[in-house]
Amino acid sequence: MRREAQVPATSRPTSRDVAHEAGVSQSTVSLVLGGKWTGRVSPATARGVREAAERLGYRPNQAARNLRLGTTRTVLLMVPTLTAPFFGPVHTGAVRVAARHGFGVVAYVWPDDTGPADSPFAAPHEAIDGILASSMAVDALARFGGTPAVMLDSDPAGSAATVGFGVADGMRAIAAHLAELGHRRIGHVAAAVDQWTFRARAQALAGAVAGLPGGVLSRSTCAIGVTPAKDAAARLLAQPDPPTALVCDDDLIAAGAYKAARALGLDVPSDLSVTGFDDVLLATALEPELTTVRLPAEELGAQGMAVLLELLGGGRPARRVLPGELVVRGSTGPPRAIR
Amino acid sequence: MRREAQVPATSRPTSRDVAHEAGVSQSTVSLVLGGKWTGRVSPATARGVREAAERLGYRPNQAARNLRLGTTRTVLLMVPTLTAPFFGPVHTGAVRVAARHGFGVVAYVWPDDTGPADSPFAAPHEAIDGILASSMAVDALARFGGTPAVMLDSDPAGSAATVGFGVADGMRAIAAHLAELGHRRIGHVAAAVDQWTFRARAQALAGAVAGLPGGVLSRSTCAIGVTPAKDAAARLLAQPDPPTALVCDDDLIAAGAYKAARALGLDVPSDLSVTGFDDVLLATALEPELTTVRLPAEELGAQGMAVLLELLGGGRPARRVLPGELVVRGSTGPPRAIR
DNA sequence: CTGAAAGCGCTTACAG
DNA sequence: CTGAAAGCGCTTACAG
Repeated sequence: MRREAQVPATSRPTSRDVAHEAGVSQSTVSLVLGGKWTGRVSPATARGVREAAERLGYRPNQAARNLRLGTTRTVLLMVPTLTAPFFGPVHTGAVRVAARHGFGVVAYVWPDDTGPADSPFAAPHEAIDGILASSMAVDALARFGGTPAVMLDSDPAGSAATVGFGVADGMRAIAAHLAELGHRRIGHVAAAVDQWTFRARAQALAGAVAGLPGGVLSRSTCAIGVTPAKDAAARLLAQPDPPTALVCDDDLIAAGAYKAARALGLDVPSDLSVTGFDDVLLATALEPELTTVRLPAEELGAQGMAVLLELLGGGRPARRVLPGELVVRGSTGPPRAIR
Repeated sequence: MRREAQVPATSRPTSRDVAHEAGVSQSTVSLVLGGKWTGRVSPATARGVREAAERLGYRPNQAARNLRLGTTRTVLLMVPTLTAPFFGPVHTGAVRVAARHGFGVVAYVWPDDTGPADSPFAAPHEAIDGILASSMAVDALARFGGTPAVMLDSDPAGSAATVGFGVADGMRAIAAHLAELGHRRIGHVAAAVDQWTFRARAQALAGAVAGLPGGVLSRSTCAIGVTPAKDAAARLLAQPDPPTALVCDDDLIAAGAYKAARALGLDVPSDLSVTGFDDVLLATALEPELTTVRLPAEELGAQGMAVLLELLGGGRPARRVLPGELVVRGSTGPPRAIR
């Protein structure tokens, strides 16, 4: 009978230890600490239990709780990458709200390039209560079956709960800002990424320029990175009648546009205006500082988690949209012609 | 007797279902799927079990496994922030290795500013097997008691397992590069962060400049951010005999140094050389591109996790050091005087 | 080679 | 108001 040697000695107190310390039964401890005691346990007993738990430094065993309840109190945050500056804050916001409700967050980079697991007890999505999916295609969630999910910055057309950004409004604000400065020939350096958020940006910009008397829109696409963006911007600037302003799908692409301008000896903003999108840290590190649309990334994570918790609680949360804000800095000015 | 209504119907097959499907006992299923069957279960039976599991789409219940084994297969990754560009890749590397061994990674931002939890079943560090702590003080681990931990880019003097960067060598490489270009008056724009990695950088630079005939080192400190760094750099450049090169503790600080130079009408690199540290994405977004030391962040996360897994397996892993690599780009050149 | 059984630490219907 | 007991789904010593 060496049963006790089977399980590594964790020395952590259990609810049974607390019960012994408080002189009550284990079920009473569970009731009290679970907050379901009112009307069922006397206040004096409840206090005694709490004091005993405190003395022993008792913390419930999550695994046991999860097993019993059939839940995990864990949420999967699916992001296309954690390396891009945008998604760190999303994670931070999600964790902040989750922690407040006793939930943990596991970040999962999608598409998955971590390769197959050695063990059959692998992927974190085997043991989660819900999914927070950022900038993902709706159908990518199919393989997760009926797991409650909230889509972030994604197509609101589907049936899934969503928290979005006002990307179309943001893009229109940029267009209006440039139009007011006098720009008519606009170049769109677009992300070659098949996501709703970028399609929405392109569509909003196209609509705005189409509504502008004399407005001309040209477009070039690239991967989200400085060098590809530089090339795409250079292609637009090499046209016979080049744009006087480059609207970029995100701040990183704008950094590439700066480089293209410099390579051609063009000054930003006197020869060329450039705008970004997102307002990540990079935007103020660049010279001149970048005119862009600020998207509240941390708030997206926080509200997304709040909506997911509502969903898990049986609610039917309404769609939320977080507005983007135009931040005018030094990278935009009147075009050379009307200066 | 409505027992079955107690637990939410997950409809997931259990090992008992697999046993029924395969016509064997539940313990046999566990043995086979746990990989401990050789010599105890006939190959034919084992195959039958595996086929049944496949047919049913069986995945073991982690909570039950954790409860039984007293482990969680979860590792906590503690980082000072996920918002800075450096730590995303560390997380990515850690997840890559962890997933391969059936471990999950929960990122935990330290110091903790998420506030207290509403529920007593809160902080993720109540249910983890090990800790990966990046750029942290050794004593911050104290509250986690005996939990196995690996320190990343931290003081190797302690007793904890560590995976480090060759930060001192990296700093010496920068100093040598600048010395060779002809610089003698060096300004150090140092991070005002009490971490071993920055102390090591400062010490290495001081040593290198001290060994340089005619070498003069001045230093100014700042928070890690563009604006504070700009101010700190400006202070150094306002000295009567200003440095001809600014050595910055990381790339973000270097971005601030660029701004200070521009505000004074100084060209980088013809009037002032600037160097960074880390080689994050920002380094090539800047103009001119930044001479810096590349630290393999993703590899730090990956090797850190490998060491932690070794530790959890009962090993006594040796300290590992990942070398930094000097990357010479456009921000360094000979000082004006000897041009 | 295979199965019956104990037990990990909880939550909660049920009986007093 | 309180306790004894079942059971969540596993792993593993033990008995055949």
